[in-house]
Amino acid sequence: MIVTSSPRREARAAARGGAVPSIRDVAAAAGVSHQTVSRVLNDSPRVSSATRAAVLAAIDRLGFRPNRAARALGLGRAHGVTVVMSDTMLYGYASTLQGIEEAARVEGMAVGVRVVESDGPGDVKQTVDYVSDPSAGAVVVIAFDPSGAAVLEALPPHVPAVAATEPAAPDTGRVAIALDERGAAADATRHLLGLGHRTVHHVAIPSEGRSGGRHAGWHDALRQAGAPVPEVIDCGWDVAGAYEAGRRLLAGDPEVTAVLCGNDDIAQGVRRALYDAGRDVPGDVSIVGFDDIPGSAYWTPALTTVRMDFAGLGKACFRAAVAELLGRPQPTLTLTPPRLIIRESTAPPR
Amino acid sequence: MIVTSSPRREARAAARGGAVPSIRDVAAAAGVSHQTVSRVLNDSPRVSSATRAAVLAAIDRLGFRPNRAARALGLGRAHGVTVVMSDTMLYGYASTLQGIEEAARVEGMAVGVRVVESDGPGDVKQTVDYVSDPSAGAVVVIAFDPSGAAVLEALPPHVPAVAATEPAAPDTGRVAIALDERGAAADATRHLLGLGHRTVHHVAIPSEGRSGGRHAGWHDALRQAGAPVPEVIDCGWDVAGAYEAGRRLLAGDPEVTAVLCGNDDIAQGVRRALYDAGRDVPGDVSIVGFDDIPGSAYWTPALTTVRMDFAGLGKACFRAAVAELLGRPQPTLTLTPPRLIIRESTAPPR
DNA sequence: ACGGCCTATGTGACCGGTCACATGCATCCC
DNA sequence: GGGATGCATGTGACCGGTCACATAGGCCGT
Repeated sequence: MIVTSSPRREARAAARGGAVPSIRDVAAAAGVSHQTVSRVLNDSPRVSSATRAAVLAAIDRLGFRPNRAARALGLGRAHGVTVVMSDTMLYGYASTLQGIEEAARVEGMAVGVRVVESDGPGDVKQTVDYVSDPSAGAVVVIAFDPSGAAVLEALPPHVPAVAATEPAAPDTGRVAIALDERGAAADATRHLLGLGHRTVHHVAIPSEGRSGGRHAGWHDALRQAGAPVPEVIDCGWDVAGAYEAGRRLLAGDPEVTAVLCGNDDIAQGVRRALYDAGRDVPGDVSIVGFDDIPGSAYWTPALTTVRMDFAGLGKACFRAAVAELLGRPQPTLTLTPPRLIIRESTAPPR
Repeated sequence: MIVTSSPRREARAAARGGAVPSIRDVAAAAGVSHQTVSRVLNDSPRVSSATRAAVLAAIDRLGFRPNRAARALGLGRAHGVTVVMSDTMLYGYASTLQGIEEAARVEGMAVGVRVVESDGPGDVKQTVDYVSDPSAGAVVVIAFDPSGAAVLEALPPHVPAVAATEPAAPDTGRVAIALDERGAAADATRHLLGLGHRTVHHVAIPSEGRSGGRHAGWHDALRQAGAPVPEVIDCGWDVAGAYEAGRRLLAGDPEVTAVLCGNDDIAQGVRRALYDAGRDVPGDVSIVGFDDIPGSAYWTPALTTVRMDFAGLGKACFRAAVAELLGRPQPTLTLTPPRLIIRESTAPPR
């Protein structure tokens, strides 16, 4: 391991010594002014092709890379994106982040990450402060849950931001992009009803307001079919909580034959609770998950679930965020709609 | 003292939709110079407590937040961390990122993410360019795999960086932090041998060099016990590949009774392959995973696996990266060692 | 031929912090 | 008492980009 005595000094010295060339070094090498180099960097049309070629050659020769911090400072705001999310591990969040990162990387833009703890409201304020800094660039709030929504609401109007939300999220005056979870949940519920189940229970993830997304779609389908609407079982994000929820579900209604789970992790916990209670899936109880996490096709039984294009959502959010950042009109987006993937965990009731 | 503020700047600030105060505004409000404000911000001891209080009051009153881009520009390098990783979804990577982010957030530092595609070497160069920019701050390379290692090697010496690696990664002259995967794999293998299995097969993830980490520990334990060393089955990161690997495993040696899987996702695929071949787990075949991903305790059967403290690894990497960034001596770290969690997927052979 | 206009390019200020150095004043030691 | 020392603080340059505005030609119309 090597510990340098003063990297700060070195960075400066290196910059002065020419190891890290600046726009002015390039200008000198190309025999033009620094402003012309800046124009070339920004694809300004007001540069003759001969000059442009000379500048590009100098850039290449010196190995020049524009300094993002200086750019952000001069521009007033960074040309990048910061993602605000309450969790980096959950599939939906991680997957959306992946989509954003990939789209940003293609454009050569920086991506920052900021987690907002769902616990205290104090963290919401800190997060808002954090992304209010111009070097955060545009902000994408993954607002699948209350703390994300709180950040979105508390964000000063002058911060360019968009949200990946639930379909029924309250209007904050921001661009909000959502997958059709409601329709997908209705599809999944109809699939179960169509198999002959009298009704479908629902174990809900915390993200859901009572009126939005997965919960609403489930409710829609039951009402539309005239099926009884059982009480919703709430649980947290973790599988342990889902296991407990599964036990509560069985305790509350031993007659249960079909369950729509808020996501695949929930399905995993519920499935184990059913197993421990001696119920076969799908023989005794059918379960449907949500998200199609990797591996759900290899469970025993393989999980019937709803495939969600979170990566596509992330990509769309990135584009929208950049449009906000640059003050351009919002692009028209096409999202891959969620799709029910029928596998082994659903069957007609016994 | 008189502080003149340029009308243009005011216009800009107004256009931006809210007066964003700068260090000079704070200075004027507190009746001190901008440099004194800077000293307060950086906890310089050379400020009298009365002045400090006045400045802090002004900061609070104006709602001042230092501009990270300006700071990075003046300092020569950003006071933040960029994480380079080849995947954001895999548990080990995502978990390490989470640890880094949390530690950074506590310190109020920015976190950036950069994915390096494992496909082409072109992306390695682009990634190196990206993090060479001073505004990337310090770099943490999650080098669990070849492309991460390639980035680490290609990184110019003047970029402050540390690596989260495999234990046996080649020395790059950088600070490298690793969990004891080798010892843990040996423990897991011994657990299986101790149950009475004649030998243990291994389905390996791509990350592993033949001489490092999980593979090496498995090999150690087999040799030490004088057990035969079966051929390693290689597979990719995804569960589908693991399923295929499981089938190959069975085809190659129908007598298999114990399998150490490269990680829990692999275990999932292998378990399904065993299931489809009519083998009971753990009745016919015992399997051990690696990582203890959330939910593995709720599989059927619950998975015996090795719990890895990736979040702790991330935290340690963050601290080491900051030490590199500031030119401070490396802190001494204590990592939670991996631990074998025995659950239902392992049992004595029939 | 000359003013007007457009294009290509240059000049200097500016963004908001930090750095290096200067200054004012109190303390201290011989 | 005077110079050396130390502390609290101020001044101006600087980081590397961008912005606003100036300027030098070329082409045009009258």
